[in-house]
Amino acid sequence: MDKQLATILFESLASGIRLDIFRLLVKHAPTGLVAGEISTALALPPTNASFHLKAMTYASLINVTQEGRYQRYRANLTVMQSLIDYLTAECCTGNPDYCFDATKASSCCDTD
Amino acid sequence: MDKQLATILFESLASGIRLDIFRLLVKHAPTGLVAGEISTALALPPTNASFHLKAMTYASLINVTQEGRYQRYRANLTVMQSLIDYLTAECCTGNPDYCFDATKASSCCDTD
DNA sequence: CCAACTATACAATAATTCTTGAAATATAAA
DNA sequence: TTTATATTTCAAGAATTATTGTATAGTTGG
Repeated sequence: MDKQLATILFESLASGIRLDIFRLLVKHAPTGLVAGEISTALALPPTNASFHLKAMTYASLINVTQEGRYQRYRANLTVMQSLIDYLTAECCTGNPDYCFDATKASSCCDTD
Repeated sequence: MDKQLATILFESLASGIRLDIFRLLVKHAPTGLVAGEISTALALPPTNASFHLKAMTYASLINVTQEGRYQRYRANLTVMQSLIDYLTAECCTGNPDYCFDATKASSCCDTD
């Protein structure tokens, strides 16, 4: 997890719609949902849902697989775990004493 | 940690400049840095640094205290810990089986 | 009080992101 | 093959966010 990817992931989560999409997909893991189910569930115009799904896919926050004419989206829990690790490491960089009990983070104190 | 605060925090982290500021402040915890030190360290025009510092302060990602004519900023590690907890909980909402070893998260499976 | 300094507020512009309908693409079904 | 369905791409405008210089407010030390 480098700074660039972290920034892209935060951008990806920094929208109510995208956060809702991610939460919805987590709730439906590991099956995932197809695009139409997502836009229906969140009452979004399909184009808008597609716009955000594309951004989230680019960020690797979600994955997509084709199923005939459907596109099935799934939350990428692995990259989310990496982001959590990154945040935890950021929080104790150089200062484990002043950072809760996160010193167990394996990648603690990396730079960039 | 509700969805609204989480979104604000992600917005706050979703910028290279603000992420740099946060990382810099974590590195200097718990002393913190005054505004001038931050803009100098990151080679930012003071107005631009102030713009981002204000946004981050509003998001509660950092705290500010006045020291005479200086404004000292510190990373808010507590809110960062809350955000990590929120992300961890999000990742296992309703699906602990498909989410690494995050099931220990106390607030797992909350909604909004 | 006055001069120097720190930092923010304001204003104008630039840049980016968001939203939506219409059109296009692709797959499936009849 | 023709029609229907699912999804995306495109284009345009709306809205938001970022950047920077200048001006202002507040603080310190002489």
